[in-house]
Amino acid sequence: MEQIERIAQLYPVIMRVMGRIRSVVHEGMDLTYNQYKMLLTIYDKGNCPLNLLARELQIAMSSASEMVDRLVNLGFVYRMVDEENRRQVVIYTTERGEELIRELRRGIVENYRLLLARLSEHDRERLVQAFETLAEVLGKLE
Amino acid sequence: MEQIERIAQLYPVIMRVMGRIRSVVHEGMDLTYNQYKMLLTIYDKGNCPLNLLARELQIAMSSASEMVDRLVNLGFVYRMVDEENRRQVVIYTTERGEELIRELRRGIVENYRLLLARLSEHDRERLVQAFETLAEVLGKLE
DNA sequence: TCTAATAATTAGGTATCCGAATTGTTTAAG
DNA sequence: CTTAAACAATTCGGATACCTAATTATTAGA
Repeated sequence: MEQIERIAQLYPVIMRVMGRIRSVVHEGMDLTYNQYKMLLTIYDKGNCPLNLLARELQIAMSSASEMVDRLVNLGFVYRMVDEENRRQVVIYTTERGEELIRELRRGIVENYRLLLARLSEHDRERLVQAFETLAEVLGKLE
Repeated sequence: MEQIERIAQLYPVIMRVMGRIRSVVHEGMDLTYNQYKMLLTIYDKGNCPLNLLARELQIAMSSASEMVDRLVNLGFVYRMVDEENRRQVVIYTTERGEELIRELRRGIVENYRLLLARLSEHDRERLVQAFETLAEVLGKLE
């Protein structure tokens, strides 16, 4: 089988299992995976105008704005007009949002632990290696 | 960094790039990625009742039924009541659906080729290896 | 100064997803 | 042999997520 065809063939297989992992690991969370990613991005940036947030998450600014609405309604982030450039709106995590991040992080790592306990130590090590390689190689495509 | 934490950390990184790949590779297609996956599953099974389809795609039967509606409207699949068990509805690809699959497959492989041309041969080989490992190891979790 | 560009939001639309309720069909218990 | 339970699919109501185009507000530059 040719290299490229093999990759085209394996892509959906991997996406399937990755999706499965997501649903197991994030199960019972108060946020969807996308909301979690957004909250985390806002937290990590510390000072995140909406346009940067949208670029970071690779979605249209209108989508980002909608998602921020939901996070605001949930009480995990708030908007502030940037006084340096009043066109910009900067998003910040609230105290509750940061608490949630800490809590979810613990839960997620714990769920990974439980899930991956079903693999041998050898397989877990291969998994980490494969993840590292993917992140490195695919990162070059960005 | 501990193994599990490393995996938890790399997961979103990989999902991000995998999502990027999807949007590049499937760009300009007449079907969404999910519709493509569904069409392919129906084709591969050959004889696919709705409940099997839903299980295969890991979605609720009501979601699968809706998606089938759209594919029916697009003219790529059709429903038939199973005469052996009239509760079941079996989904089949139409001739047009099968033509589309062939066409999209060619386009997708071609897009992968263009995309991955930006990597060195060595990196492409590492990518295939990492994909193979992931598919194998994560497959054990299903 | 006033037009361009920029940033965000709103409006309108689609796809995807779910659980619960409903409809039709089959199976199994009495 | 009838009827209740189980099963398969669909419909319904509701939510998230996503887009493009249009709109509003602000700022920068000719």
